[in-house]
Amino acid sequence: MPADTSYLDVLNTNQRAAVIHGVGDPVPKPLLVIAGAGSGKTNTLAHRVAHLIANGADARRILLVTFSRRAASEMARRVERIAGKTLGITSGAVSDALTWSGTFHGIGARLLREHAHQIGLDPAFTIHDREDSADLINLVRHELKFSDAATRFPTKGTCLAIYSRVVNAKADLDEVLKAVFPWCAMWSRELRTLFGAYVEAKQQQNVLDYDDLLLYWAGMMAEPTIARQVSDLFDHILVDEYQDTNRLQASVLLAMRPDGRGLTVVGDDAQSIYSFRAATVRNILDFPGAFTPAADIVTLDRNYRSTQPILAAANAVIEQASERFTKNLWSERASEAKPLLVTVKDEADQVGYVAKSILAAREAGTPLKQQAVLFRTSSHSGPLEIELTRRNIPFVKFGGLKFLDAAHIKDLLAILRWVENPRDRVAGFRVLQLMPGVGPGTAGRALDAVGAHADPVWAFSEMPAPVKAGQHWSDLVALARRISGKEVSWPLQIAYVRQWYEPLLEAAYEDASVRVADIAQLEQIAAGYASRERFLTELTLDPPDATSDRPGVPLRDEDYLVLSTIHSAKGQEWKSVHVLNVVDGCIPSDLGTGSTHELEEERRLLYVAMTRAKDELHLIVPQRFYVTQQTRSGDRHLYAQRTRFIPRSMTALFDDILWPPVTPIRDDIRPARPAVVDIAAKMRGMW
DNA sequence: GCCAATTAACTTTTT
DNA sequence: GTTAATTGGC
Repeated sequence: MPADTSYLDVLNTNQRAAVIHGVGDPVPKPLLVIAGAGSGKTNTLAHRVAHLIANGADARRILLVTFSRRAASEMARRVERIAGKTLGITSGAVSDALTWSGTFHGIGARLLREHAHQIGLDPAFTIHDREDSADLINLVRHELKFSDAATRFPTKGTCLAIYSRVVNAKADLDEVLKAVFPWCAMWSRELRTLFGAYVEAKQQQNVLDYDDLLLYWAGMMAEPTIARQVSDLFDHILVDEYQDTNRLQASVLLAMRPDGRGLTVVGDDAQSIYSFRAATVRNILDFPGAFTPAADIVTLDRNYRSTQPILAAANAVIEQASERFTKNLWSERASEAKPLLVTVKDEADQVGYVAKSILAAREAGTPLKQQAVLFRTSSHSGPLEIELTRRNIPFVKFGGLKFLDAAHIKDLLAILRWVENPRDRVAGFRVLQLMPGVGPGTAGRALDAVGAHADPVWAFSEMPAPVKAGQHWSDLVALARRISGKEVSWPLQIAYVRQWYEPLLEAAYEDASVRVADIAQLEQIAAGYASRERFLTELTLDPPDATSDRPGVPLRDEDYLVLSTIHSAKGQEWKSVHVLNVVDGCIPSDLGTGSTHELEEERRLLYVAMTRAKDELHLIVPQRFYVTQQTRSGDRHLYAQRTRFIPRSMTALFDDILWPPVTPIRDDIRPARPAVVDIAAKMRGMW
């Protein structure tokens, strides 16, 4: 024990127990920390890491698995601060040494890259994001002739979802089909064939998809000699957000530490919101018993974040859950103010209320950065974004559409990826077809030629260029030759790519100038990475999540409002939180009411949203909202009801208000006047 | 074989 | 409002 452990004084009894558990023991027992929302989880975990280091652990031999890179860097920052206080280490030293921190996928990618030769993998593999994977499955699907019109075979996205589910849940295809995709059950045989061909295609092209990063890692751990090498890299393994891991991830983790030595996992089953990604709370429940002797359990149930009334309301929501394992949270933060249940007429009023309320809070001294607007579905923030722009209120949006999803950005990345890995067919297919006169046929033949030769660029240069592609084709050959070698240094390579791509971009899009600006921005981002490989890998695994192609993006140090999907709000907190569309059909989403299982997850989603608030919570209930769905009558308004998760019996926990305060809703309630004449019927009668 | 235009169908949440 | 499949013209 170091002489000065005063940094532990800021912790409560349970937090301290979690921090010091097993530290200094020759064989530290596994530990499960059940950490409720706002219970100081990150802080506790950071203290544990710092405490380990203070007691002689080597930071380079600590594996820290977090949910996102943002969580990882936040952790590193705090460890730095705490360790700095105790050990007097110069700034940056600890977090620089904490190199093994990141997501399961990120860690997997790194381990695979480093051990590629041992498992027969080419270390130059490229990683497909979901879209790329779907495109590849689509190619295979067509090759197998499953896409004939009459058959209505599942779309590429559905195929990939099924595949991914099977892999991540470690389940049998037929079970998954029956339980999750019953409408595809008739295609069981074809899907099995498709997935076999898909796996083969990936291997031929030297690409891995997200799931492969876990799957190959698991495969690596099944080989005793490599497994030992990999396990021996670490003395301590800490996993955050354990409730959102799936069976595949759990199996990897257990393979890393079969005896649980030096293993700590942290999670909260009430906040499990990723079962659509095959996450299962069973991982948490079964964790203690997976070891002999069983893991110790520490529970953090004191909430430091929210006021008592907010917590009471959130507790009431989660109490209705059909099964739960963690206790209710308690808080000493007294307050008179109950959370607000705000009924508004429609979406326009919802937007009006939010804008007004946010500005009022800012006037009262809460900066925009301390406020957030949360919603179930990314598109729900559309009208609000327009209004905020109109009123000049700066904001940043998390979740939903990514900067990288824009076609021109994907084009540019495809070029880089194809140069990195000429066997990557999805990338090559995309790049070739950018040129006029090159369609699927020509592109396919070119890729066959490139894939068959040891020197891909040479094979490419030997191809006869289609007449219409003209100069572009030979320029592309020259570009590939130039940047595939070492002579052009990394960020500069993008400039050459740009030179080739920009004329095509200007020909293809009306708004080319905006897109050119985006590419310049991508070039800026690229400068921050050491190499092309690092850039491509990290961008696929951890895409920048704020949409930044909007004019007037706030700078990092400016004040701005946060808009976020509830999923992306995980782990964060704000003084004031607004939740949009707290109505049936949004929360729960009407897509999520199929099974009780899905419904329970929607309930937890509302719980997560509510527990993000420290002082003020506004749940907005529009009585009418707009849905865009392809019905015969086209888009229409729906009359919505307050979410079923807040029944009448619970309203005492909220302040129920109407907005605008003058009640203009009478007109809406009164039935419409009967039509004087039904012209539509007359028109129909003509025929 | 390519491409433009028309039609039909789909639209959660994310590593 | 977007994208995937189809058709007809070159």
